[in-house]
Amino acid sequence: MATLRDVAREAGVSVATASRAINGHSNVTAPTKAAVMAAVKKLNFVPHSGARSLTRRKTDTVGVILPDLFGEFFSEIIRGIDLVAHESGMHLLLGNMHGSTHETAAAIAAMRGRVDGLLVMPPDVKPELLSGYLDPVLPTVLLNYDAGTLDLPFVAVDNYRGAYAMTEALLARGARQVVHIAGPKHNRDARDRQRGFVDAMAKIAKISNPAILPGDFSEESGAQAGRLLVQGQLPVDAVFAANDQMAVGLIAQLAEAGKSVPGDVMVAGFDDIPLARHLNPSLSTMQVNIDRLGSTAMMMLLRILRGETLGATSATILTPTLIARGTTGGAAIVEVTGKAPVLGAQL
Amino acid sequence: MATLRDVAREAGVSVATASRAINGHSNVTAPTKAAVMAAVKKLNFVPHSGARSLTRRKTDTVGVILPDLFGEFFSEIIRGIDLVAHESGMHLLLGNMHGSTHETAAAIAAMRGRVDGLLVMPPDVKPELLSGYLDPVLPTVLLNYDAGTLDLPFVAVDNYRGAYAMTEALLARGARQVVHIAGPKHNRDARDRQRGFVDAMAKIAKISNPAILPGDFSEESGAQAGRLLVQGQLPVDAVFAANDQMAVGLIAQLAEAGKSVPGDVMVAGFDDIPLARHLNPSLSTMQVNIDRLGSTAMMMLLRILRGETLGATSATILTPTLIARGTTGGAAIVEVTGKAPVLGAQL
DNA sequence: TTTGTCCATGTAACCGGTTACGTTGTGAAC
DNA sequence: GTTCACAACGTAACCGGTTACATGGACAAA
Repeated sequence: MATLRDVAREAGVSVATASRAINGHSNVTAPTKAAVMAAVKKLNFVPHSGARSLTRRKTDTVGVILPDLFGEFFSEIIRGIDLVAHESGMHLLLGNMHGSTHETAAAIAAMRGRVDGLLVMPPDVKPELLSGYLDPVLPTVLLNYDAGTLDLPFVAVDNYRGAYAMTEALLARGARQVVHIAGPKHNRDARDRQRGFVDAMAKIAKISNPAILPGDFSEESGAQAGRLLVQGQLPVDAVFAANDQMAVGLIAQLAEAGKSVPGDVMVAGFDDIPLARHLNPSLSTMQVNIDRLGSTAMMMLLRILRGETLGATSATILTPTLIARGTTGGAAIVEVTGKAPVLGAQL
Repeated sequence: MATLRDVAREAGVSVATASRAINGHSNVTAPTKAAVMAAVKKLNFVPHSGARSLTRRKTDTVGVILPDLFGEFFSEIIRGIDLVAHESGMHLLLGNMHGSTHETAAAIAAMRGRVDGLLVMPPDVKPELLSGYLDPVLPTVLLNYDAGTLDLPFVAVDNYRGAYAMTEALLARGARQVVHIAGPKHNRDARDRQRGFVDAMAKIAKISNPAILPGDFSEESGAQAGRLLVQGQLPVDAVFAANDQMAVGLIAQLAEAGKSVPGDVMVAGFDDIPLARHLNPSLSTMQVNIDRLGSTAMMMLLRILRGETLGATSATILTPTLIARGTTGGAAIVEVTGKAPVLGAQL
């Protein structure tokens, strides 16, 4: 591995001049700079990032800590982040907290000293704990997490309003016995969605104790709710699942029991996973622009790293869009327009 | 930020002793070690990774360079890699070559000096070019890329054999006029799958010039092929699409034209994307364990980094599994068993 | 007591960049 | 011709760890 001294010797200059030439400082004559660059090319020199980060006191790297995400979410968030990071010459160091709170602390600790800033998405971690894990000196932006009392910048999806809107839409279509399939108990998204549902039911339909079935975001938990519903104990004319996965499991069970969707019961989900528009009937849902979640957060982090103050934008909230499809009677046929972007080559 | 000298001062020892204590060297007495550790905790000390990598000449980081992948593939590969990397205390630095060959070179160059090894998946890059980009000193394992003449270790999916097997299955079910929808021209996976199809048609059905329609792995290109086929110019009783996405687009077009699947025409795909089993009828396809692709490659890289020689395992080939479903008459109804693992919390 | 061994610990020289500061040389101003 | 300003470049001191080598003390063997 060639070092800067090698380059300097090759070009017949001092290390200082070589360094200045390489970093594009102004006080280097054109011929000297050319000589240095030639040496760089000849020796195939690449500056040692560790040595650089020692003196510059920055690493040009941001840490990204995500939980175990379902396929689409993971790749879309990364894509959004990478898009912005790439433009600014930043690198992405990946960390995964595999669900557990303990792992989160470990992942964050492992990043220290390796990154200039952090993007963290801690869906299941309590705010009090989180602030203990985070390094106050390290600029951090939270993904999909309303910091609340912590005054950390974040970008989040308005789950509450999304759920409220979806419930409102179901009621507008004539549903009265709307059942909600909830997500994991300690998941913030799930809780916010449930709150939105409950509030909408109370305010719009004046129903104060709507039926809520337990779930965990998995397809199977949706199917379980479905099996329970087809027994007919619980009056129901619409189901709002806290995410699309559960809606999928639910619909399959309803179909098996001979229930018609949306005829007997309307169904709605949340997230707009790719599968949603391919179901038959297609699934009504709330669409979230996941990549924007990532890119927005990354842009915020970059601004912090540049020393800017975020002000009001330090809390950015993305509003999901209602997509009315077949399962709420919106459209009878599977969409095939290929509206979802095709993301290039695959395996 | 506390440095090692701060820790040493706090603990009343020299930097050398502090360093040894922290790194668990044997020649440090228990009380001294305890004192150092106390200081570490008190000052909240984290070793500067850059400084460390300078002397140790390693970064404990591996670079992962992937193309723009479709959601599932991306996250599953990363998951597989991360699983193994995490166990060995390795970090993952992400790089993306956004399709272009030029970006690939840039991504690889950007990694130099920051990583101990590289995992690269270059589906569209020619071998000759690739070897020029790669640093011969930097241990590299290729993902899903048969290095061929280059003697680089790799782990790949046996696209050829997979396609052969699928074609064979279609023929076994009585198909004769099998049409292939190809993937992108310069994509190796696509080319191998096409070869497998052509060879199977020649050897088994003695058909030497089977019909091949162009495609680019996108749903829309599958739909286009579908529109062409329903015009009836081309005799067809089965279609083998080079990936599931195209099969999805195709099926939608066939359905719109009133063609019955598998009655009028059987359909098969490749990849087993999550959507495949949810279609109605469900899509027959070749299943690839994407996460194993990642974990296997990472394990190979770790072995190289440990100085082991790979020998015969330096070329690992994963064979895909045939999944017969509804579109080839295998099963009439959508599967709902939730066999696909649920990957934890989502947005 | 002396000598030698061994172990815990300290000193200082690295690793490979960056940059403050010093040196040199040129041209302009006097 | 002298002085000064300024630009180009070199020297060396950092950054924060690691580790070869040196030191010193304890203990055993002589």
